[in-house]
Amino acid sequence: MSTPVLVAVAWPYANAEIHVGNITGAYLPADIVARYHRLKGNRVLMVSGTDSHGTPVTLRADAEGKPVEEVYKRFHESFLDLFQKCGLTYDLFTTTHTENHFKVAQSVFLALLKNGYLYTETRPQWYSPALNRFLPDRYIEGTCYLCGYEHARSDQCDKCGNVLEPEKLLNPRSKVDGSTPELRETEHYYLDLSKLEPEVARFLRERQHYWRETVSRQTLGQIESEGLKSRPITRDLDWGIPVPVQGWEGKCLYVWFEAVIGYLSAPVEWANLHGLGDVWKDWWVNPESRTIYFIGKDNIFFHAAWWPAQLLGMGETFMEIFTGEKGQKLVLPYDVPANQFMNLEGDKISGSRNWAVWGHDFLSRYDPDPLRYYLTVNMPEMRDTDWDWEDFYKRNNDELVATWGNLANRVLSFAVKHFEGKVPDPGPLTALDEDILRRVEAGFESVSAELEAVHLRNALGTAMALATEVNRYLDQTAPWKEIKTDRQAAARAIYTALRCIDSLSILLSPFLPFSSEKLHQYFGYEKPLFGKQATRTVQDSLGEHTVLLYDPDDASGRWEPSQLQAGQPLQAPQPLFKKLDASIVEEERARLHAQRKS
RNA sequence: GGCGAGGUAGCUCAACGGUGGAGCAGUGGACUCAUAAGCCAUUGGUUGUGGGUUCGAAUCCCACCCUCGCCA
Repeated sequence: MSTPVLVAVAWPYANAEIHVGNITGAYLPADIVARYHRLKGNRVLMVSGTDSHGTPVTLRADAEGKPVEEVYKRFHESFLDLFQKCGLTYDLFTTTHTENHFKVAQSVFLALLKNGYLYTETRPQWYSPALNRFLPDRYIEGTCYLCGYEHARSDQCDKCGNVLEPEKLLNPRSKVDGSTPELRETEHYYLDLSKLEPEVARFLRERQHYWRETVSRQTLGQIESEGLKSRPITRDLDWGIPVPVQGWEGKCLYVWFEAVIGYLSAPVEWANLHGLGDVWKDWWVNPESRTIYFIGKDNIFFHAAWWPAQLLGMGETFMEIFTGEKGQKLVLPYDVPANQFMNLEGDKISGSRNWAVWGHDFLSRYDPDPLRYYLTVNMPEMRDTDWDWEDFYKRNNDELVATWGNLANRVLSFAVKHFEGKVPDPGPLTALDEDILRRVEAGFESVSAELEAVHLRNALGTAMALATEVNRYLDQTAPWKEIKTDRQAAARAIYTALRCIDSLSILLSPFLPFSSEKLHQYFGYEKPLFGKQATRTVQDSLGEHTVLLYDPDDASGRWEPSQLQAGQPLQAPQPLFKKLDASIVEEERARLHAQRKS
């Protein structure tokens, strides 16, 4: 039974590079789950893209004196490169700056408008004559009219904690260039979230029993105490998606409203790029489909309340507008397994202070699988965790290398050396052999259960515990002793251990795809476990953009126990992982402190 | 300020009303196929603080302290 699984991954914003906290927060868990479901034979679509619009990108472009397209594309290209190096197998990683996304987002807007969930309101907004544009409240500071604090944000004072009315701020100035802004009246569309509140609350309660408490309790708690309040969904900006209403030129859809629609537009683009027409409906209209959203805790309210509200508000109208079909609703989120945050050496990760382990920088010195291993065993699933170089070094050497890498290496080396480079013929198996095979093969159930629940640290821990059991089995059967007196007993033990390792390689492959792929080759299999990643440049009316794609054609991996046959030729193995020198701990810490800005 | 999450062995976590557990690190031992890895044994905790409920509390209640996120 093949289930459609939409793996919806947070869209990185185009004004910062990606660090290990971003990877463990959303991108890596998404990839692990996607790879697992592919091995299970489910129809996986993993999508995301660069969130390219909004004020921060335009201000950055202003500061650099460059076209805004150039700025977003620079980050976008960097993301594409990093994701390939990490083995993050997006079926499509695109951007919000595409003709397709514009069309889908505008259709969502029109569906909500038609269904009566949008209204307009005119309010004063800060305008910078110097920059010739409106500025969001957080870019304006001034003196608090309540406590006199001189560096209050226009919407809130950090000193006295009060929420401020922006137009009452004293001595306002732009945080961008220090110039004095003025208030101008401007009209915007608002999404009437209060109307949708009962439905959103029901949606959350229905899923509360299996969602993470950190997600459902926070969202429901907030709604119950303060209610869902309306939010503006348009902005005075020229970089973004135009509001599809006559007379609204010069205004764009607000990024909070528009970027999440990427989860819907990306499958549409994916289907178009593959010439598959409306097959995207398998994930978006089919009620059997599971849509799982991988995000960090800062994004919980967006994905657990506002995005469901948008989907509920659209009802069947989106499909009527977008494809002309009636009676078809989009599916609501199945799960939002948001992660907490990862800190770094005891301090909060901060891009602006350059206190971060950056993805590209890490991979210039280390391999991707040790990164994936450490980020998984230390994933902030329930609470914040800490990246600690000492811990990284130990877990690499004492767990990844010692328990798993060494197991594969010792058994394969022994087989190559003593059994002519082939899987030995075991003859009849003993109860001990059957027992270890059964235990490892039970992993296809137990690891599965943890993965389905998105308990990834437990899933990896369960698989690693099986590697320890195989090490124990080897100690009991001691083929290095038997080979001297009872060749058949040694053959039996090595065959059994090889079959266990072959199974473990599958169980670990969602977490450690690069080394499992290598191991798969050492076992003499011709086809790879997973497919290939590739980029492609796409033209549309907005220009061109590069996308990352996943080609599953050669993938042969199956979430099933090894069927290893005696006589299969083996390759002489190389160690799967590098043992690290203790000196890296101090080197990396010194590097961090040297790059840090105050 | 409001809404939430978390504070358990040196480290990372599990127990969510019934004698505080696991992995890693540490210590001791036998082995040698393997990246001096693996295996066996073992040290280690007034469960953030102070109260309360209970025959019994890490677990429930109250107050406080600390960390973190969200508040459109």
